[in-house]
Amino acid sequence: MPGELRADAQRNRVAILAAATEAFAAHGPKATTEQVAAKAGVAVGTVFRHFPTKDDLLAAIMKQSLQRLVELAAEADLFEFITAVVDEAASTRMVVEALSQQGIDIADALRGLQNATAVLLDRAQHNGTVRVDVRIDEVMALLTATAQGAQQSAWSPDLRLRTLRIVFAGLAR
Amino acid sequence: MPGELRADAQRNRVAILAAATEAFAAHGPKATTEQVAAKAGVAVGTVFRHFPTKDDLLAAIMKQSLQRLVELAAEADLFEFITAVVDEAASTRMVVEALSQQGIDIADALRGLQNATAVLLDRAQHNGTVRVDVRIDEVMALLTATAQGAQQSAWSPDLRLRTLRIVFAGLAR
DNA sequence: CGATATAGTGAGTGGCGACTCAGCTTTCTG
DNA sequence: CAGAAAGCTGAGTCGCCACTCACTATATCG
Repeated sequence: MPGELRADAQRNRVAILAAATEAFAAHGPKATTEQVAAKAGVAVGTVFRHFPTKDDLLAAIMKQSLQRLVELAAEADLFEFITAVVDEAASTRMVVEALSQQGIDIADALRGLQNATAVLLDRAQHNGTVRVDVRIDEVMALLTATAQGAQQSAWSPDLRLRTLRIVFAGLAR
Repeated sequence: MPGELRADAQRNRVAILAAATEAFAAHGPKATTEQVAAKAGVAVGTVFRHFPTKDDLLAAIMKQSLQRLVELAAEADLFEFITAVVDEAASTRMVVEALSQQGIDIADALRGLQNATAVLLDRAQHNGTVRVDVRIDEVMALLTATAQGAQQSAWSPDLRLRTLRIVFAGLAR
């Protein structure tokens, strides 16, 4: 049966993903494979057996990151969601990395996030909390931009909040 | 006189700065020193004579980039200025790099830009085109965020415009 | 239990890019 | 113009990091 993994291989794969999540969250994509392997309690070769390329590993972590955002979307309105994403981006470097990717294939996961966001936008427009002429690509753009700003320029939580308030005022009427 | 440069050294310095501006604008900070030297028609050693460290060269280019933005501020209102900065960021990678720097010392130039922007904000608030409770750090945050978004996520000119329109709506009332 | 496939190990390889420096060239000065 | 000072050159060094592979270890299955 070609799809089955040996028990130890399964354990290691989980450990590697956990280690990579942690390492990349802290140091971004320039965390080394060596660091990931060490954190996972595994040799480098094992990391490369599971993810033949560092980019493969990065892609896996980014997808995981975006998946988490989709889950956040399930239990929030549009404004709460954007706030949550920006908060997440402030503490986890791969969120921004995933939101603005061109080198690595992540398109599916990004589309999933956009769909989830589109639902929230639609709902908000029916509520009347967001202007009806706002389009989904504008919302995604603002989401990405504020997440990038918060992360790369290290906004304080207070500044984050005040800045988002202005964006929200622009979306509302 | 210790401050005087020989004629050829002066020429080379100018050539290096021009080459670096072009190379970093296109490829960002990961353009190699070798590429800069080649574009300048000079050997690597010469680049390092003028800028002992790659970071020194990057700092010089960033300062130059920010200086250019300050000049833009002189002949525009706040909204025109933000639009111009975002346009510039879309075509010149070092703008964003300069706006969100932590590793390299650029603080003076950033302060200069913030001061220039503060003048525009003040003017806009007296006009009544921007709400009076908006603060300068929020404007800088939005400026940086939209510039980053436009550059790193490669927004189309159209999307750029529509997104900024929402931000401007948030700043106005 | 073997037997066999599957997985793990980690020293080693290759490539890249910042930075150096001994020897050479150009400018400057009197 | 000669001598000295300043500057230029580019092959070479060094450290880093993704990735490999010959060998060893472990799981699985009859």
